[in-house]
Amino acid sequence: MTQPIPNATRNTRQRAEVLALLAETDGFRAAQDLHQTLRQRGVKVGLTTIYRTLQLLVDAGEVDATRSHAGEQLFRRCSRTHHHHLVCRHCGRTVEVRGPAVERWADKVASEHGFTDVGHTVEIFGRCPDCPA
Amino acid sequence: MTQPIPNATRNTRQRAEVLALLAETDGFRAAQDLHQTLRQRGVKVGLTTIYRTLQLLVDAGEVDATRSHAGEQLFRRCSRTHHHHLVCRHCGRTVEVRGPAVERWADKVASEHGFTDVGHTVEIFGRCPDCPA
DNA sequence: TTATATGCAAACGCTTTGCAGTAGG
DNA sequence: CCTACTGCAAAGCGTTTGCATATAA
Repeated sequence: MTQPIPNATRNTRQRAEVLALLAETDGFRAAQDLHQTLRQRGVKVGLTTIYRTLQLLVDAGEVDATRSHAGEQLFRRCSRTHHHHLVCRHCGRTVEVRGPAVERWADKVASEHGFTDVGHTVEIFGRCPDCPA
Repeated sequence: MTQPIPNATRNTRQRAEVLALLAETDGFRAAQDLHQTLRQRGVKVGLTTIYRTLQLLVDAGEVDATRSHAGEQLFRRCSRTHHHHLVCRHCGRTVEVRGPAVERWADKVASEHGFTDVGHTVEIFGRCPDCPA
């Protein structure tokens, strides 16, 4: 199974489900998305509980959170190999890109300022070749 | 004065005001923030109009948009020297950082994929020195 | 047993939309 | 004059909160 949530005083079925689902996934996922997936699998978990569990995980540093372009909050388990996105401003097309240089730069900048437990998000946007001006 | 909005068919007082305010500012600003500033200056512009004008500017490629950690949409005039943020996950403290290396990397990655009119956002997060685990 | 977790429903904050009135060209 | 723009009010959408109920320990 998965690890219990560090700060949790009780380990419930619902929390285990959320944690297990996050463990399956590499990238960022929206809370509502996680909820829907669990429902589809017949797992009964309230949306509220998912939000609360995710918040707990973020506070515990187990999960990183960002915002999607559309405004949803996105969550991902920490310490996964991750990628960034190159997004077309016009058609929304998305390309996954990797950048070891940025990862290193981010860690360096953060530690220069005394920050620890460092994560980062990068998004590059522009006009893709299929969307002429 | 400022340039008219490229796609606009009419140039109104309200649009000029929004554009002028954006021109004054270097960083990202929330729509509501722009609205409040204009109201404080005695300029009468509806919040709706601000949102619609900003959307127009984004479509025209005059303005870049991101999301704040809190979920607000943030806007900034393009082609400004800009910085990125190093944010403490716990207390919210923010440090402005600059990274020529990232700027170059982003442009390179984008052009390798045929993207033009490239912009990017970067956010580094972690635990700041004043927030011990 | 009892404090914590759950889940519904209602509240919230930001953003978008419908529509009648206003004004640029 | 005519169509685009404005702005209010209301709807939309993701997220959070209040509160009664269920449950882990």
